[in-house]
Amino acid sequence: MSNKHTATIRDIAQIAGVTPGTVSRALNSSTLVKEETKLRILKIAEELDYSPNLAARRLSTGKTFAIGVVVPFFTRPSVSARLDGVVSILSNSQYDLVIHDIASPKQRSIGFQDVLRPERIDGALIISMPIVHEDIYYFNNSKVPIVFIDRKNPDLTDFDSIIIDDVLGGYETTQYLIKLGHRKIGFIGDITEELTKPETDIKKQENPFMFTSSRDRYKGYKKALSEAGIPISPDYYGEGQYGYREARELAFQMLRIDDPPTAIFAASDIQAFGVIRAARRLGLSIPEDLSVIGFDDIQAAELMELTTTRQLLFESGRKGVELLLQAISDDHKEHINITLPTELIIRNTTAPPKV
Amino acid sequence: MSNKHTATIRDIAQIAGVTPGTVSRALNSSTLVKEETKLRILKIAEELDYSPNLAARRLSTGKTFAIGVVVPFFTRPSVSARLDGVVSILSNSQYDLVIHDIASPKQRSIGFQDVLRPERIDGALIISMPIVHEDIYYFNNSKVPIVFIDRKNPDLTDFDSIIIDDVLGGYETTQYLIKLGHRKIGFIGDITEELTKPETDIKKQENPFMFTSSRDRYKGYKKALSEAGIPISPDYYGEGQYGYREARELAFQMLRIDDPPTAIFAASDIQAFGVIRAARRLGLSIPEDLSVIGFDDIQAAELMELTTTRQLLFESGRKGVELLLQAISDDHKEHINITLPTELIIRNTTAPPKV
DNA sequence: TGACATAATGCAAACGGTTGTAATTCAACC
DNA sequence: GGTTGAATTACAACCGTTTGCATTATGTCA
Repeated sequence: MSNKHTATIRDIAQIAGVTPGTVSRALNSSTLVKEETKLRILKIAEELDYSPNLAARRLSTGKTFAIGVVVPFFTRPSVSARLDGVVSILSNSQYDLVIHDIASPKQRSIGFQDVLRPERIDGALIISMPIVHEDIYYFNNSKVPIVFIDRKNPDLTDFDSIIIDDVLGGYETTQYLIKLGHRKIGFIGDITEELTKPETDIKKQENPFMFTSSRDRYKGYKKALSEAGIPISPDYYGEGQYGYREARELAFQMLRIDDPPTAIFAASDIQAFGVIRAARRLGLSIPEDLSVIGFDDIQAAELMELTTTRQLLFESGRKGVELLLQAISDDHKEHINITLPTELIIRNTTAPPKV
Repeated sequence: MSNKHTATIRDIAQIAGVTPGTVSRALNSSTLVKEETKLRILKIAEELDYSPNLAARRLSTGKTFAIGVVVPFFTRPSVSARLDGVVSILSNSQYDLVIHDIASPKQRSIGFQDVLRPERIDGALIISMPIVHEDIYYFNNSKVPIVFIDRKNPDLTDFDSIIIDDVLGGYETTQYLIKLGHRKIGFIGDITEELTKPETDIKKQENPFMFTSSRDRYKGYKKALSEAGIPISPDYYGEGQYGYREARELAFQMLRIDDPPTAIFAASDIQAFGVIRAARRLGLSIPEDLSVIGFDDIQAAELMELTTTRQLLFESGRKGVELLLQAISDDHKEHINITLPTELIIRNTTAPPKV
């Protein structure tokens, strides 16, 4: 039923009575080949169930027809929603999507320099990755175009990127709670990740902060409070590792102080879920006793009926990869930074405070 | 700072004063090269920041060093949890992971024959894909090894696969509800997907059912009820498209009949969330008025405190890719079907029925 | 010390495409 | 009918590795 080896361009050439070069041109719909022979070749290719050997084409053209996507844990719903947008575009293109999950610090150190190579990919999409100073060296020296989605470092404006205005988002989210009548508003966010890399201690000094979205959202929070004349209390601030459980414990503590907040703004939906859990454990009902608001609007937010500030996750992936494909074809052009809008989605975890 | 082109094996050879062949052997830690020269070559390679050109290596060896993963919507939490397991293994190997999202029927028709090619991948992992009869033709003719994770079709025992015993899972899940004292137990599951492919109507006749996990879990449900002497009522059965909203509507209807169930077994966690939502909307409190139990134990299940039957999603990905790597190296061997265990996880959405 | 086994390296073909350039065909025109 | 230029096609090098085989260097033993 099947031949020993898959058909090559030479097999087709022999049958068609032409040379491999002509077959190649015919297959790539070059105008340099007569319509008649092109059809003949195409027909033979079809019959032979021919499909071009990617490795050979890659070697020959110097293009890889692959784009690399670097993500941290892609089980995070926000990350996988972004990936979904990337896939939606890429599955209709000739590009392969190769995934690199750089989660552990060990992978990370060899990660970027290993991935950003023209022998491997034509372009890279870096999604929601915390970036340390020494990474930037590799980015600057990258031979392939890079697009950042949810860029975590303000120093990287030299690259294309898709971001949101986290400060504004945090500001508007907090404003909504204030408008509801809350004045005791807690904030629970995630800490700057400390990647332990002893050999770069010095470099780290230059860039001591790895800016996270959480931090920016907190800035917006403070701005909103200030404008409303509400003092900012350290008692109403909780910071820990990213995650459901961590946020739960932080909220648990915050809700047990003497004068607990009547509303909590969590830096992400996942963390908001932790807050909800803690509140329930303390017998508080939501939203009557405590308003909770998140950020992202991941799928589960709808399930939990969580009020949250939506960001266009899917869209960010779509736009990001479009930018990248463009950067791959155009040689030189200006770098583009697209800021996607956010939107408040009101569900059932927020209400005016009890009087 | 950087050379015009990335260093090749020839550059190294020239500097080291040897031939490319020797460099190749040195780099691949062949024993055929003297320790001394090997070290010298390695050092030069390091200095030149050499990294092998994958395309060339692929063309030369005939191996692609890539494995293809075919998934439907990978935003589904259960799918992405499985993928996570795959990645955990692959990121420590020399294999690239290329993702193919075959969701729409259009992509599907060209999908498998396009993907399962030795020029593209060394092996394929097919995860949670509904399979129609005509797909099987491509699987049987595949030149690359295939491993199914969460295989959806009983005809595919000729391939390696990682599955769970859905009948048993459904059985035990239902048994738990019975043990709690429930006798009015509803089931909400998802329907056999109808892939509209007019040209294959005839073939479809031969295999009219596309078996889904949901169906098997329902079998287990029926078995448990029968053994307990509980009659099976069509009023307590709901079937619709997979999804949160669909399940919510089904549950909404089921809970409004004259003698509604006191417990509902949903075929997946996502669907269980829909049931919970419907119950809340009807003013029923959980678990007092209604017990709800799911299946899968996705991350959100913990957040929702959902009682559910856990399957080892991450593990399925891990084991699946291990099987595949093995199949790629061993030429011939028996096909392996691994059945992973399930486990009841009791949280807060189940309780004895009110008396 | 010469013969011989063995270790180390060189040589060159192959993998399957692409593409610049040369060669051929063909039609049109004078 | 020969000339010319455009349209086709052939030719051959090249992309960067790997690998079987030939060759040379090294060491062993009688």
